[in-house]
Amino acid sequence: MDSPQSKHTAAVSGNGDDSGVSDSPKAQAILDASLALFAEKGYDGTAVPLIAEKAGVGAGTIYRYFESKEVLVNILYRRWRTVFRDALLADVPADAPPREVFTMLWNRMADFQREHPQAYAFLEFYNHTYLNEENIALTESIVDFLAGFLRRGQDHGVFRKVPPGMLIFMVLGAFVGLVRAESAGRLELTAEAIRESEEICWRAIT
Amino acid sequence: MDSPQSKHTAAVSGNGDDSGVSDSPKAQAILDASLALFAEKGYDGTAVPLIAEKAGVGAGTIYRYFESKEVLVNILYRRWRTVFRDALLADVPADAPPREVFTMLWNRMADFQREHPQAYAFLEFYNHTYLNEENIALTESIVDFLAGFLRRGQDHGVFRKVPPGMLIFMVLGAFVGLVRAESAGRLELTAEAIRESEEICWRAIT
Amino acid sequence: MDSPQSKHTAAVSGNGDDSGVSDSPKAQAILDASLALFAEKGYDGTAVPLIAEKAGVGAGTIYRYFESKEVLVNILYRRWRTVFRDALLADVPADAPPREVFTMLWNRMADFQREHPQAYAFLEFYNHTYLNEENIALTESIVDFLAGFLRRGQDHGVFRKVPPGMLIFMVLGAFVGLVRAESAGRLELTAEAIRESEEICWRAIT
Amino acid sequence: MDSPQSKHTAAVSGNGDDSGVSDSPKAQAILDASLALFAEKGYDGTAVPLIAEKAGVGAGTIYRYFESKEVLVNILYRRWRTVFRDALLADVPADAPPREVFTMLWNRMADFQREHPQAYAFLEFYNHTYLNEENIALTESIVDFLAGFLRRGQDHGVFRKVPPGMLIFMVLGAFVGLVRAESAGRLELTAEAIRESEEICWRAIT
DNA sequence: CATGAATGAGTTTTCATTCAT
DNA sequence: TATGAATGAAAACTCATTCAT
Repeated sequence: MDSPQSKHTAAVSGNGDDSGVSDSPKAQAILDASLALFAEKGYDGTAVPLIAEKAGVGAGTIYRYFESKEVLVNILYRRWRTVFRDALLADVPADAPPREVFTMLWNRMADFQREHPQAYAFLEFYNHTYLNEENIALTESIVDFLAGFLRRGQDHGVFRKVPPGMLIFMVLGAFVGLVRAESAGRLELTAEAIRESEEICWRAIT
Repeated sequence: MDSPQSKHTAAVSGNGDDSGVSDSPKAQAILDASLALFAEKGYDGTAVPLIAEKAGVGAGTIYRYFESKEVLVNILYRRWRTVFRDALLADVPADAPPREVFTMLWNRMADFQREHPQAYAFLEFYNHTYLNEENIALTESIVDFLAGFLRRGQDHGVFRKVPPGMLIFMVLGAFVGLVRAESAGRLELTAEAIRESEEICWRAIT
Repeated sequence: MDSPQSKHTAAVSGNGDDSGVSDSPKAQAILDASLALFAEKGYDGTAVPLIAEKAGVGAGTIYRYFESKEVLVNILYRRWRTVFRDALLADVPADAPPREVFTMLWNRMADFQREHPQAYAFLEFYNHTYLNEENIALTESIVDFLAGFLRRGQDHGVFRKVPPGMLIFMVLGAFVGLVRAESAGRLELTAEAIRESEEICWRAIT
Repeated sequence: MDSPQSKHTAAVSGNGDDSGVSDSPKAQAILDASLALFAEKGYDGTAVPLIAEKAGVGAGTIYRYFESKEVLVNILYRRWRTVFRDALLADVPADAPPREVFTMLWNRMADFQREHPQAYAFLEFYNHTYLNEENIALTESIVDFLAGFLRRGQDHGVFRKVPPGMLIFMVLGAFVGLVRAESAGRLELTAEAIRESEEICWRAIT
């Protein structure tokens, strides 16, 4: 229901394969169950047998596919962060007007959240204290890409002359806020809401 | 060092007492240790004996002051959410210009985060799956207050005509983003950065 | 490389067949892998899937040839204890001078250890808590044979008049000690060392 | 029943204390239970909850005193190897006649085995694959001491001119054999048997 | 009051054995 | 016949909670 389809495109440096993770249906069921539970209860709040039960496999089976719970969560994170990165950054037109690019990025983020709400919650609602270096680098690479976009826009006088990280994290944070608002029942993330919030953020950073 | 001093003010409906939690130095040490550990490792990632050690008390002592770990974290949450609420909302002048009020709110939020970074991280970096009804209501009351402020501003044509929850959660989320940006080493939250980000958010919501 | 060739000789009561154990190459590979692993890590320290991997067969295959791990180790023990017995006792000349017989036994033991170091380690370095009655009897039969030899020598005034078991176990134990000394790097078991140690033991028991 | 009394004497370099192992009755009960079970079933054949049950403590209690099963077995080994070393080597008269010294050593070894049969079985009946460097060094230090004794005797023409390690390991191995003979019901280790076997070994090495 | 040693239920992980292919 | 993926029972280990002191 909520598994990455790996529509790899080359916008950002990518590791072409999925580095040793079996794509068997069991492995996939385990990853799916983990995603749902980690999104809901967090990593430390989720017991491995619970994952097994939800995945419909024996507890031991998880360890046939993943060395440990920590390796599992890192693979899950890498998969989804990669999907997120690709969904967000693939084929961003280098020479399009900043306004168009921004709209594209915002809509893609919203699409990702709508299509993969558990993945979005898993990625954004928690402090990932267990991330390995690869995943830290992967996450930073996304910010780096966005920082490049912003810096070029700043050079053209489009974006405010503040540290790009400020704008990036504020915008990403604002979107997390939107999703939380919906969770809190304060908002429905309709197409209209996405459009309005996009305009709000554009106003913010220009 | 980082404990709420309960400078109660009447801006928001408050429960006058602290609901049965002793204010003994031991209880305080336990709450302080919990805050530091929950902020760093999360609720499920923190063992009670570790709290005891950091608090300099016996493990059993924790259970003299708090029925259970879950009760403890709810009390901790309530205390800090209350401090946050009071720090943010106390004596907000009802008739001041929206721009001034917004600046005040932004600066108060920044002050709170600077003075109590652990409390801020505890409150905002995690999904609080264990919150009791009281704490849920307390959290919502803050949003309700802000929603009133926004709605009045909207009525005067100052703020965008979108669901107030959208603006509130986006602004709060943007500030969380700023703090994360600092954690990620992408930003220093200087006075200038606070001023700039405030302006950005003001532009966003108007 | 290290598998018993079943050169059955009739020195000691032998069960003529190999009691239901197939002699297929797979069964042999499993026995060889088991021997290497049990010698190195002990019975309880060796996982069945590891045996399978080392044998180059599937884990399930082991159970086609052996009912259980315990049955496997008993078969392995029987095979090697039998080889040991045959290598030690086959065609011992009944009427040769005790000194010659002793030298022959000592050299045969050394030959066995040199040719099958893993088998020797498996047989002698561990407490075999899992042995079935057949294997216990098999092991005792070797001691019984040696006891007969010693008793005859005692009757001729060649060996010390002490319980034969004392001499047998001391000599066998001394040889185990020699092998351990080599493992510990305190000794090289050269032909000369074998000769010297033989003389030492001969002196001991006469 | 079978716990080291630490009658420290200074014959061999010793670490004066017991390096961080609590001497509480619980820790002692755990060590005693471990000794009995490891002696009977080996390290890998003994489950921690079984140790707990035999010790009359909860399973978790073991981990209050010992970091892990491996640390536990190393501490147990160190304790008993130290007791063995002290029992064997304390105050060995440097200038006594070799024969007297040998008798003393032999009797001390027999005394240790008689007084602490489980400890002797634990120390000598198994391959200790888990030993840390400290314990390896400790074990070697005993052999080194004995090697010095033998080398001096060889210089005086008392002992055979073979590598001292050969004599040491043969004698120690012979004694292990005696104990196994008794286990096998082939022998009773009476005072007379000890005396006779001592003479046998003396004959062997001279 | 305060403790911290003790615990057993629960955690992560392993492994002998099975069974669908 | 051979497999190796799958498993659940049991292993090692952790931790929220209790209770004797």
